[in-house]
Amino acid sequence: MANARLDEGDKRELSEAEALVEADRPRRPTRARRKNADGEPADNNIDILDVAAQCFMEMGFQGASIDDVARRLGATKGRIYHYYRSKTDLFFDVHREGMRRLNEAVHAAMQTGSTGRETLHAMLEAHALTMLQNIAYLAVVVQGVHMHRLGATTLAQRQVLDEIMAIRRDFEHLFIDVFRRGQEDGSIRAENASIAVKGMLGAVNWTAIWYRPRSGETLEHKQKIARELATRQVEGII
Amino acid sequence: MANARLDEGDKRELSEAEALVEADRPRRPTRARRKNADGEPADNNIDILDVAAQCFMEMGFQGASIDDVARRLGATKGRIYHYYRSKTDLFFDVHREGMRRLNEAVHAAMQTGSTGRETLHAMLEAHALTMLQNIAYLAVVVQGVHMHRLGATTLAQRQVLDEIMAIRRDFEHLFIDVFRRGQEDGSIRAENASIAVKGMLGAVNWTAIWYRPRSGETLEHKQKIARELATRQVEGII
DNA sequence: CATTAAACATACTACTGGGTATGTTGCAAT
DNA sequence: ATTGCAACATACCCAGTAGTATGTTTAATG
Repeated sequence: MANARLDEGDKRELSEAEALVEADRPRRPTRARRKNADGEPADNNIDILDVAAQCFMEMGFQGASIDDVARRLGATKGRIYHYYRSKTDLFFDVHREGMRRLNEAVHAAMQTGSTGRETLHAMLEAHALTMLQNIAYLAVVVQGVHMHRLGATTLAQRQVLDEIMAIRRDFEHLFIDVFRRGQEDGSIRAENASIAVKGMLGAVNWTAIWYRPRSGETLEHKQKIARELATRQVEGII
Repeated sequence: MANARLDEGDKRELSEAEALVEADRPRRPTRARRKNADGEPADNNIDILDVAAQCFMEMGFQGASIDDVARRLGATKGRIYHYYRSKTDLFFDVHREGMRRLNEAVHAAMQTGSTGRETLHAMLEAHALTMLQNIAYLAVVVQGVHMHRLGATTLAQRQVLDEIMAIRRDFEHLFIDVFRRGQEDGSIRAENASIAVKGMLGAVNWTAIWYRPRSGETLEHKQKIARELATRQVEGII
């Protein structure tokens, strides 16, 4: 959860001493000060992340302004810039949190199943369900993927973007590896793991476009959609 | 190809006479004046559309500026605003052209195949190939779909957006109908046509995210990818 | 109780980008 | 040849926006 250093290499140079101070004083406090009577962590930042995810999903990175996010928080820019050095920083932190949840769910599913096909099925279903349960965060993740070729980013941000894309590649390789395992144990007959996986992930990721939770939607309903999507990708429509 | 009227209902009211004049004088001339020696139509607007599609694909609707598009054209804003009343107008015209090409290809594929499954397979493959061949236009189409909930549009634009979404819904129903036909003739066993189709279209549309043509890429290679994607969606990976 | 720093809010700056108002040029019909 | 209009280019306006500099309040700490 450490705040990644974006926008480094600015015009303003940091002396070595300043850099050390910067390193020792975390930009985001480890513990919240306010309203700790009930013992809850009261993590103030999750509010910002949630609202930011919502705004970025609805209006896109360029379309959503910092003021938009602040307004929805019932606050002003000051609050956001107290925790994040830039809009890009905020966006990527949402992205990172989304990828974290996704990785968590998929890794758990990787432990299940015996054949490669069964494991892959479980991973797809977990992926889909996580999408439906965290649609705002994952919509931002999808945007971030699309953002890859956004040449107009500053040099320092590009480093972070590459890190994100590396995580993304690793994630995709999780599926490809299990796919190959399925080819070897005979549970998967299809060839060309790369394209097959891209198609399957596309079918699941596409939920970021069309799915919006109905009010009062039950978990069972989401599970049903996730199961249906995963099953179709494995078994086809025959 | 007629330029849809966006931004109507402005503060400036049109008298009835003015409205008639507006209707008689096409905003985009039916024929180009310049360099017609060789008899070619020399449609100046296709240049603008092509470049705009490229810019919107790379930087997104909000990210790409009119000046960006103009710069790539080796021109200035003036040229673009001579043909399009607003940035939104330009975007939707790219979108419309993309959907037109897509519809054309899919409708042609609908005439082939005997069983519902075979027809659906052909439609998916045609869809995928069209994506790969017109990635810029279709990336804009994908963006447009995502744009649906972009609450911040003016009232008049919303009307056009609804028109676009209606076309989109019709397009999706093409696949759902053929899917149901396949269920009836026994060539398709899967249930829940709606979710199944959303998954299949997702797998194909996702190419807008990951696919970028390699230089010197052959048509055969694109066909191979399209065929692979379509086959996987029909037969699964078993 | 004084000090200190976190956690914001306020006010401001500089700049971008959509849109417009107004030229300028060249072809074409009269 | 003159007029008229399409097809642009130039120059400008202004609203919005990322980012900053500077207050102000509150809570923990010595």
